[in-house]
Amino acid sequence: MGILKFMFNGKLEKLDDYRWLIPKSYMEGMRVNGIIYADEKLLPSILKDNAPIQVANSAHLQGIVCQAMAMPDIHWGYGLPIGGVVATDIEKNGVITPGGVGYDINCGVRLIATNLMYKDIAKKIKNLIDVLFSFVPSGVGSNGKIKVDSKESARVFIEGAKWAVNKGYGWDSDLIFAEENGAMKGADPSKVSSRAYERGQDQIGTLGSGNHFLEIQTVEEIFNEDTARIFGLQKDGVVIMIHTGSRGLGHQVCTDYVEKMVKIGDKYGIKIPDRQLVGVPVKSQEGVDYIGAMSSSANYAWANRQVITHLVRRAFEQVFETRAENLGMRLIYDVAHNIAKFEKYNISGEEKLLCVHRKGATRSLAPGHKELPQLYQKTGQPVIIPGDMGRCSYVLRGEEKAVETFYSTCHGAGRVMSRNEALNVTRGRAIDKELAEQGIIARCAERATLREEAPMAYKNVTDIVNIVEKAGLSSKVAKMKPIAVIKG
DNA sequence: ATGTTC
Repeated sequence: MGILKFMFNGKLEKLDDYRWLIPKSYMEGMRVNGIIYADEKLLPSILKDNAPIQVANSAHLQGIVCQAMAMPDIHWGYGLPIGGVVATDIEKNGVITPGGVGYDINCGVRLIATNLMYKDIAKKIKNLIDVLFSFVPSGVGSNGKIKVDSKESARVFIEGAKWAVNKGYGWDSDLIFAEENGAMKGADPSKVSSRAYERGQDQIGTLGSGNHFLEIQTVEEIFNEDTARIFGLQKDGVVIMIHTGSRGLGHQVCTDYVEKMVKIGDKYGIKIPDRQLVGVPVKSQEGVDYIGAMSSSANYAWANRQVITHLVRRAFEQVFETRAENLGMRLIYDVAHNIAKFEKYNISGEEKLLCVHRKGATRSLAPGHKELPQLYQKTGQPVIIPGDMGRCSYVLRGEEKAVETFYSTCHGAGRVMSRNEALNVTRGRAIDKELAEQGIIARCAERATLREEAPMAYKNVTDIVNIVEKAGLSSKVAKMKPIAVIKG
């Protein structure tokens, strides 16, 4: 067993080629071990920042079961690192922590199929991306055409994607192919502050900024023919990927509840090594309130991605002069990668209801799981992994071994540079021109965003998915390359 | 991520 020394004054013990242990003994108060999924090649970039300490910190959470985990795309985040997975036992006063969900509640990704091949869109791609850019508002503070008053907002919070479909923004079948069918239980609109309501009232159907994007991609490589066929993916086929979340609403909800939880101090006698990991028992009044507001935000995010799906279909209809149905624009799947959910697991022979926090981590259900739609029973869950805008993205499928991570896997490439660092090293560069030289058309609301999101600011997503595949959490189905990108 | 320092 090899032992490596690293910056944060700890030890990572090699469990196997893809699992690295932070032993409980590392820090006083850790209730369980920490495990980071990585390989030798990736470790230096992971150890470059303090994210491993955040894994150790999260192992202190009251009620935590099994181990605190981080996926290979781990990097420094608020409280829990991006890439973190922690589950608490709600019957053991287990906590829920807003820092374990993140500010962009239900940030997530959806993938839309088409029956188009690259050759069908090659000549129309500029027009297509311009129409998409005009249809889907993007950028910080961007507003959409849909306005919802507080009564209508409450419906969005409860019904999620179904609200959008009922309004005409989508197909009934879209709801089959979204995690939670696009609306989780437990939303309580009365727990959302008026300021959060206000911020959400005109942002449905907007992309936002930062790493959020809309891409037209082509399937470059198929790794699993049978599964790809069932998912609706074929070589050189065109797909559309949408990456966004709950916008200003979720951000406000996180802000509100972190503040509330800090304010109540040690009412529940909870000890944590980092204030950013502030949390309350799931069953406490404050916990129930946060869950009501978080679920409302999650459902808003599903409505948001659903409305954007509608706008994408309208854009394709305009450019191809036929109905989206004729273009085969069905939803392949929609995943959340910033969320806390209640799921049952067998823990040492006992069935327990756990609060599973996935922050920069994606659910990865194995074949046969009852939560999966009929179409994906034999394949396992489509796991959509966005990469950076210059390289590629992946579709994986869930595998049974992922039960050890509460059916979780990675969520993307993971940053290797902070936003500021990326801005500094790309000063004076025209990222859109660089992308154009590689055959990728980029449109953005704010040019600086392209530099913050430059491919070099990210790890190579291929390295990340190879690790989760070799660790057995999920396996590769298809690799897509971007041909046109919209950024905020 | 974010009406990017209420």
